[in-house]
Amino acid sequence: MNVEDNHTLHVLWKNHSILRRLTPDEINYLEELVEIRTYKRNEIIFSQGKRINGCYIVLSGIVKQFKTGMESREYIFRLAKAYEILGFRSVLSEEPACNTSSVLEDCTVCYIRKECLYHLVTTNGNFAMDLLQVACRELEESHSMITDMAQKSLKERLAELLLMLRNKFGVNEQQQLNISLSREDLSNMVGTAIESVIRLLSEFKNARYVAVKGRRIAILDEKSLEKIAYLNK
Amino acid sequence: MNVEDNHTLHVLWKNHSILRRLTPDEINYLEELVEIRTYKRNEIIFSQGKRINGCYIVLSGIVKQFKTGMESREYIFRLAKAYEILGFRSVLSEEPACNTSSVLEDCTVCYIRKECLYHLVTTNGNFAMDLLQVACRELEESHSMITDMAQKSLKERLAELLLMLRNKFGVNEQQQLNISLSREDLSNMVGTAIESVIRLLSEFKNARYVAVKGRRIAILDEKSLEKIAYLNK
DNA sequence: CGTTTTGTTGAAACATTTCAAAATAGGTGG
DNA sequence: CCACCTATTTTGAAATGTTTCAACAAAACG
Repeated sequence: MNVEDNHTLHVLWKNHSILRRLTPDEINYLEELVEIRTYKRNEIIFSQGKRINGCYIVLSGIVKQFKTGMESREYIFRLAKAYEILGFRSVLSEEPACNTSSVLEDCTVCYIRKECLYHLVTTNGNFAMDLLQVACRELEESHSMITDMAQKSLKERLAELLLMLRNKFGVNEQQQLNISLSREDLSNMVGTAIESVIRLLSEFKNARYVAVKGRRIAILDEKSLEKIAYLNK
Repeated sequence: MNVEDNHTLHVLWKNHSILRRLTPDEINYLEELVEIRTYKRNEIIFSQGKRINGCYIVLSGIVKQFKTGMESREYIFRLAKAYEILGFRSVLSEEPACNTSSVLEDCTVCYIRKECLYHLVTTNGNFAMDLLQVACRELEESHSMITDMAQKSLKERLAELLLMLRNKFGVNEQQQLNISLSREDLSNMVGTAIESVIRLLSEFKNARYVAVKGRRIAILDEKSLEKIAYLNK
């Protein structure tokens, strides 16, 4: 996973990215046209409402994608890490970006121009199928999220979020999540007020489900969190 | 829009369905393999958790798609009417259906087998692109719905729902919505308790934004509903 | 070091849910 | 067509979960 690699595309190609089923010829074709870009924490990759002319595959770092809703509150619906693709939706639908993508941890991305994406989708059925599957999986996740939002309490959603973070980003030797989020980001992921997240986190802390040291959160009792997140009431 | 038409596929082909960019040859190919099915109110087309071997294009009637969440409460995320496609997601991802589709108003559908869908996606780039766009649009809608759910009050969401129903299904001469939903269905669309929907509906009624006669709801004051749904607080 | 941002706590206000009870509507079979 | 039974809708009152506001503490930043 050496990002400095001169043949970045081949790294993507071999790994679990959307490019994995391209032909060698197509990889060579892309190689010419692709751009590698780097972004620092808090930089914005693209903004809600603005047109974008290409999509991005994350090579390293973490990107947060959010929609700005009422009273300019954010709702974060996704954290993207290496090998995940961003922005293809707005590119394909030819509509302005429907969300903002900003950098949570310094990152490198591979920028693929609109024309390339179009060309690949329309000429390589396998690629089209893979992209469709990505879209379908995201759609399924999204529907689960709405259902959760509609039916679960804040406590259940927060427990679920912590488990998701553990699952996606892993933990270090001290069981601390390998991702650092502000209380505000956490609240914008479960759709609540900052204060509510704080109160619930300290409730979990008192119950010894988690340990909290600033932004480092350790998952101590996964089983109990699962019981809260999935069993219910 | 004569559904009894012997050449149903040609109807779909000419209308705004996903089939509109197929070639004449492909339509002929499909013609052989497609099945027309009819369902009565409350019948289930496919169920969450069960495998499905094909997708469906609605020809007439209304289908509701919902996920069954905790304590077997439904969350209805979509009402599908003529020319809309159902179930392609689970077919393409080869996973069990992640939602249940049941019939709200007697309907006719065109059933397309898995193999056909695959064949079309992988051989016709335009079709793949159109399907991708459908998926992307649904994904975008879904993200907007979560954001609403996370950030809007029940009152705002109910106002928004009423406007959506008006927009999608239209109204008759008396401004009554051309769709009839139980209070329970309404509550399962905005993610709340039945009683809450009832109370808010009668609040809207007292404010003369709507008129309610059983399941027939008339939209009287669209502007005010819009103000509630979109402006806020 | 002071200034700004982020995190924490308490108390009151508010929106929504829950439970219970009653009213109404919708079938079904006699 | 009525009477009955069931499902749906409505209402009230109490309980709950969550938000809001305000004040303060702690951490991060330049």
